[in-house]
Amino acid sequence: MNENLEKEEDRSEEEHYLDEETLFIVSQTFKALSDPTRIRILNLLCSDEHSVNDIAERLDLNQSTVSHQLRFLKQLRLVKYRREGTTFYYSNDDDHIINLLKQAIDHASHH
Amino acid sequence: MNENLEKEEDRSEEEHYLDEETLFIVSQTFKALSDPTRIRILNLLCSDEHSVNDIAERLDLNQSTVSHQLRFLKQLRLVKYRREGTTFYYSNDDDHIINLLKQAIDHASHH
DNA sequence: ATTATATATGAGCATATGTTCATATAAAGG
DNA sequence: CCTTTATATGAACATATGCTCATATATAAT
Repeated sequence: MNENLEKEEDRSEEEHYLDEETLFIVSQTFKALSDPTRIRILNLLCSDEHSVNDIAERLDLNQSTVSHQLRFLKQLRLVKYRREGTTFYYSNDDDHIINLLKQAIDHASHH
Repeated sequence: MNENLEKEEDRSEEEHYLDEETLFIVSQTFKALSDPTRIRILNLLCSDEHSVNDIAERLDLNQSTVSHQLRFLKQLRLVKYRREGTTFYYSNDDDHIINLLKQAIDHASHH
């Protein structure tokens, strides 16, 4: 039996082995939720869709900052947008992850 | 009516206003869950308590790296430890947050 | 006391992250 | 066309993050 095989076995014996891809997705997802600006944006989008400028004004953020963060969230499919002329209305696109955020907010606000 | 009061009102009219402290706790919590090394440690601790060296060996990490990350997790009360001589047995200490992690892993592994 | 074992800690370093500034793109109105 | 409005993008910068190395601490064993 060669060493690589042994290593494979060792890893599969870990109680709940996490493969690299799952690990990457999980870490990326939580990374998205780990920044105050992104949390505020996602929280705002819980109520309704909002345009980029509207988000920027309501949260007192730079238009550029909002746009950059929305691109980040879009790439992870946490938000989507609908276009109307030159205006882009963004909204949440992953109920499951938004639910995680709501749970954490609930948990945190009770302390 | 002065401007500060108006601003206060504006903020409270946001559908679900997040106060600074809640925002900070939520972001810190998700930051803890956003690093692959910490995810692997917490995942390992789901099954049982483990010593620092045991964690390091099982996950193929530096003892120093594990110790640093455990301190980080400890400070957020996500893990606790039990001492036996020179050995420290670490285990998870926040079921709710561990539950969030499990949900995310479940969500991620289905894709 | 000396040595071995287990863990913690701090400095240093490379990389990642988030914001801002300036500018680009693109649709709409005149 | 030219201008206005809304958004996107890239470079630059400051700060945060995570790892490693060396070393400190603390208990146990001989």
